[in-house]
Amino acid sequence: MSPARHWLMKSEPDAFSIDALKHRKQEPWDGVRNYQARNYMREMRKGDLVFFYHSNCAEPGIVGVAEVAVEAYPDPSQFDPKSKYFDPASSRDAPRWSLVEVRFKRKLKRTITLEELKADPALAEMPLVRKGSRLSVMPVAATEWKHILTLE
DNA sequence: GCCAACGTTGGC
DNA sequence: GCCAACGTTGGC
Repeated sequence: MSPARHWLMKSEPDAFSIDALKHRKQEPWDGVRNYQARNYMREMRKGDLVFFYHSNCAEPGIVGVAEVAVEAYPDPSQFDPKSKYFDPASSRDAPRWSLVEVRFKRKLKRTITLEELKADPALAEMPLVRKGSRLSVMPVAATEWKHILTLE
């Protein structure tokens, strides 16, 4: 069994915010349609910790902590013609897209902003802060995880 | 709202 | 297999 890993997942607060996760407690992370992000989700193990990141909003940054509650399984929305995430190229025999379910842990005391994360030399290797990176699910090194929490 | 950067698609 | 066109992401 591999050791627990840490992750970061982006969400647009207008679509699904940390408060929405707090309210719903646990949620299937559907709609990921990028292979690299999907592959990372497939590596996630129950109990792994996740930074919840707000993207495409006034103050982008890390806003909370969640944990992996259910490991990867096929994302049902890919089979639903009425869903905006419908993928006609996917089939139930060979599902293309996966999701994990995440459970709310806590909100951070404050938003750790993208601006701060970018300015921090200890975090320069994170895909998050690299120019042009649009990856919405990424691993976070244990040292980065700890360092980010000291910023709270 | 703009637009740079990126990933995917499809013609050839 | 190349690459132009297109759609999307996400900071600003």
